[in-house]
Amino acid sequence: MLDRKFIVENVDLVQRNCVHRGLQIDVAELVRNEGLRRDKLQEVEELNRRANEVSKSIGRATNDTEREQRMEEGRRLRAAKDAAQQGHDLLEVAVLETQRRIPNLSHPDVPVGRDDNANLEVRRGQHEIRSFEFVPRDHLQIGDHLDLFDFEAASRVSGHGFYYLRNDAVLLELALQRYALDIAATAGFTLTTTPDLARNEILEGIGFNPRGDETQIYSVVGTDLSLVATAEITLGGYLAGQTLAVEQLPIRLAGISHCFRTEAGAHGRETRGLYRVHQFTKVEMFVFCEPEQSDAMLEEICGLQCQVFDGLEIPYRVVDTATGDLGGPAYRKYDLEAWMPGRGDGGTWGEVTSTSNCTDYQARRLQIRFKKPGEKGTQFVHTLNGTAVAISRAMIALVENHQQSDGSVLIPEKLRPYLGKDRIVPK
RNA sequence: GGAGAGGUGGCUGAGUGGUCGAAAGCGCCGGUUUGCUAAAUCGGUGACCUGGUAACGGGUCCGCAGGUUCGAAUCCUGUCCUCUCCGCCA
Repeated sequence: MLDRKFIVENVDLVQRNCVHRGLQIDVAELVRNEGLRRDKLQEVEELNRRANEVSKSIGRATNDTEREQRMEEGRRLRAAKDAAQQGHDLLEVAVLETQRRIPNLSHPDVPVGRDDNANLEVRRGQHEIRSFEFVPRDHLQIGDHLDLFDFEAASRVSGHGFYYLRNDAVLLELALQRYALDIAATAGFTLTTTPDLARNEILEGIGFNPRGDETQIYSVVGTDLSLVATAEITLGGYLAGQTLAVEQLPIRLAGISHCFRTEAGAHGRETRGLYRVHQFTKVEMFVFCEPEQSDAMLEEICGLQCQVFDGLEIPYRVVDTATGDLGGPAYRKYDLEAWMPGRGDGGTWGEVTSTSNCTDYQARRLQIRFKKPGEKGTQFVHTLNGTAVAISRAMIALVENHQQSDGSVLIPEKLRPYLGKDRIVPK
């Protein structure tokens, strides 16, 4: 959520940003309503002040007649206040509804464009796209050969979009987690596991909408809990409502969670295999920092993501996400797209990680502030999130890039200590 | 799941209808004093919103949301959370 005062003072800027993001929002209307709301608030506060005055005088009243008169006066003022308050609240609801829909500002360097076609490639990983001396298989064929996945059983048990991992895929999942955790820990991240369910208010604070037809979120009936779509939710929520001392910042958290996504409306496109599934495991990085630190922090997180995939010897490119493809809370977002030789027609890039600087957009809703000694008041922290490793997609990239002509998968050196073997072969 | 207790400022903790945004202590900031460490002493010290160039005002906040009342930290209802005991359980 953007600061309301900021919106009022920067109508054109905010309106232009909405347009760049492909959103139809009437910022001017919000500003008009906010003006009316403020006037109304003044009225409410003035009535309140007078009513408080009267109430206090009742305690000091010397006789019954005077007391009765004052009480009547008090009743009248409170009624007037309630009426004004009601008017105010209607305006508040209207303003807030629009305010919530306004996306974060965009970093000046973010490419302007309607969708991911406008994304800008900013760099490549250390490893070149491999040319195969045979026709590379996709991860499903590799999985068949090596007995790594079972989608059929999963569809009987849970339906489309689920999977069983089997044999070395199980060990690979754990190895990838451990590998990514070590990189995060070395970079100063505190390791956590997080709940896989969270309160809806936390989801909303992070910028997810648990309700509605297009929701990506599974909710638990009869509770106000939802299954998390990412540990970003639980890591960001970790400090909800807290006021931190500036010396505590930056706070770096890395968390393992399962991620649950309904993928509503995503059927029919790129849904084969592990690429788009309803559940996967992810190691996520999250940072709370001072505003001046967040630009550099985004680069730091992106650097770690590169380290993860360079270490896995997987070719990738980094793209600076265009305005129309940015999520609401993000001010700037880098995606790592790994080369997936078995995907599409002869291989394509597929998104494997994402990192966003959300500036104070999430912190404002989650009420996460910090205080500087000697300074009056508080400021909102900046929050950033980034994938360390999303297991299912990393696994696709790994087996497809490292497949051998004999059908085995060669494990990159850095991952071997974690997996305990250097090659996956048929049983 | 059953029974009980409780949620107050950075912390501990008092406050059961009016002058309470809230005692006291700790912590923190500043002054004084004793040549240092430290102690004593005095003063200051919450957040959010809002009016005002400012000085300085106003409003809200005692887990959260409602209700009663002229007036609620205090009474009522709901809800969330914490603790204790019992039961069940990986």
